[in-house]
Amino acid sequence: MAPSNRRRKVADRLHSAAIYVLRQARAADRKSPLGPAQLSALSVLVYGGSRTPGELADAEQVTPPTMTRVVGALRRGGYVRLRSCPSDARSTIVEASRKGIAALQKARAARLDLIEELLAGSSEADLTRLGDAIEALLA
Amino acid sequence: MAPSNRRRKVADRLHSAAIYVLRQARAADRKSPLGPAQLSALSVLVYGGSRTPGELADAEQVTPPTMTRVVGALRRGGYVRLRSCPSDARSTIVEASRKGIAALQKARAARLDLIEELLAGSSEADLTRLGDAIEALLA
DNA sequence: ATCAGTTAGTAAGCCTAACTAACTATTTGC
DNA sequence: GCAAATAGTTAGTTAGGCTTACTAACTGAT
Repeated sequence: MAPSNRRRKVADRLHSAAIYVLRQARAADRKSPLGPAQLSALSVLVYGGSRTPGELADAEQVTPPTMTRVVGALRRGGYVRLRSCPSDARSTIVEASRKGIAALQKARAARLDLIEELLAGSSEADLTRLGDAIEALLA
Repeated sequence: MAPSNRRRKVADRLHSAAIYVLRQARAADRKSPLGPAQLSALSVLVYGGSRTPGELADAEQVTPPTMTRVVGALRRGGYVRLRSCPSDARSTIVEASRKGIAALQKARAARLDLIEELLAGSSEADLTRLGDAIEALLA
């Protein structure tokens, strides 16, 4: 097979697999009080550290007004706090609260539990190969 | 490493990779006149064949009212047709039109183009390993 | 020192897409 | 033949996207 055809075929499988995995994972989110946009933004804060709404909007590939609302909802729920930015009075720093960290870890664990179920039929060799292949992809 | 820990770790990577891949793919959807819910439902019809709104709702893991609206939007856009169901007058059969098939193929190609870009840095060996690993997962 | 232009964030308004509750039409089972 | 179950729709709410338009604050050039 020509290289370009092979890449196309792998892209296709990757697409299907990603849909399959995230569909399974999203089922877990329905039990969380946080919506998907809120969970995703909170995840950036918890695993990537505090940052401004604008940086969060960039990370989430949404527009600033959308992030304003997401952050507003997280703040009203007590999942994040806002601090004023020392270097630029226009900005604020958004940081996850204890409650936010706990909620995120719980939701994340529920997602991974469901994804693990997808791996139930995989052998040790399959797991190794899959793990290594993904590592190469994300590197 | 204990087997359960390894599975957890692979689940985690799979989760991250799926988010990464679909975020990239969704960027392509912004150029389509169809929204993501419409594209996804249309994809089921095109690749999986015609079916009732209820079956479509099951396939998409949404409630029947949601699918009613998605199908309504697709019908108004000319992407699907409705036929009466011969065996049950309560039901209708939703089928993709030529226009729907063409729109879906175009959107899908745009997605795969973007995913292929993620594979640009992968060697032939990486591609083979990734393709095989995903095949094993989806099997 | 001021004033023009840029940047960060928010507000308002609109759209899609998800939900639940309640309704209609049809089928099925006793 | 009628009660119960089923398929789908309608109505209303909520979350989360967008664009447009605005204020506040910063930057840089007179």
